Amino acid sequence: MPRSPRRAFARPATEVAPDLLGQVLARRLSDGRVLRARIVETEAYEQDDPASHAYRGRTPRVRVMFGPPGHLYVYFTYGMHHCMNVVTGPKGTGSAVLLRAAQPLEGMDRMSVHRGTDRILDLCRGPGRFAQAFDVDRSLVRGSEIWIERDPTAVSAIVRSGPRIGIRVGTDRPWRFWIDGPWVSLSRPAAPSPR
DNA sequence: TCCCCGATTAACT
DNA sequence: GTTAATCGGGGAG
Repeated sequence: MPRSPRRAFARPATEVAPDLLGQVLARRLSDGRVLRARIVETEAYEQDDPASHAYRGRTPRVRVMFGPPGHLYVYFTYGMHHCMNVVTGPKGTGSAVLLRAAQPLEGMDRMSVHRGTDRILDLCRGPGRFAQAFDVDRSLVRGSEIWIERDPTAVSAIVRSGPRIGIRVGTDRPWRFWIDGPWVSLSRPAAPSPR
């Protein structure tokens, strides 16, 4: 599958976030094994957005958000979790798209080791889980083998949107985007229909 | 330097 | 439904 070029992310996060749905995050591990997962849930964080880490300007932590688009901004939170973001907008703009959930496609056995569970549904369901499944933390630096692919055979799905999760401000902006299904965070496998 | 709290998760009742 | 785990960022002093 073709890699999405960096310029594909040189747009507002609110445009990139829904566009990323259905695209595939891929990573080559040090032993050559490749992990792949289809992105099904994202959130946009713009610079003039009180919920964004970039809202208070350029600090050491968020400097990569202000860098060139297409890079990965990884942050550490709650003392134990890492979250992955794709940097968006032109260089100098502090914006990014949080990768919240994905459908595992390839390398699930390895993801299970990283996650410490065999439950496929839980491998990449939630931003902390997604990053852990891909063994991504702040040691990932420029040049690491991680990229995004666009699957030309993918069928388009209906993109839903709503308020972002886990924030106290900026809740009026409906900048969470997802594709319905069991892989989205805060969802459980569909219960048997009563009919 | 101190202190609060977070773009979360898992394990509880 | 609630809450502990766990630590770095960044504002206040």
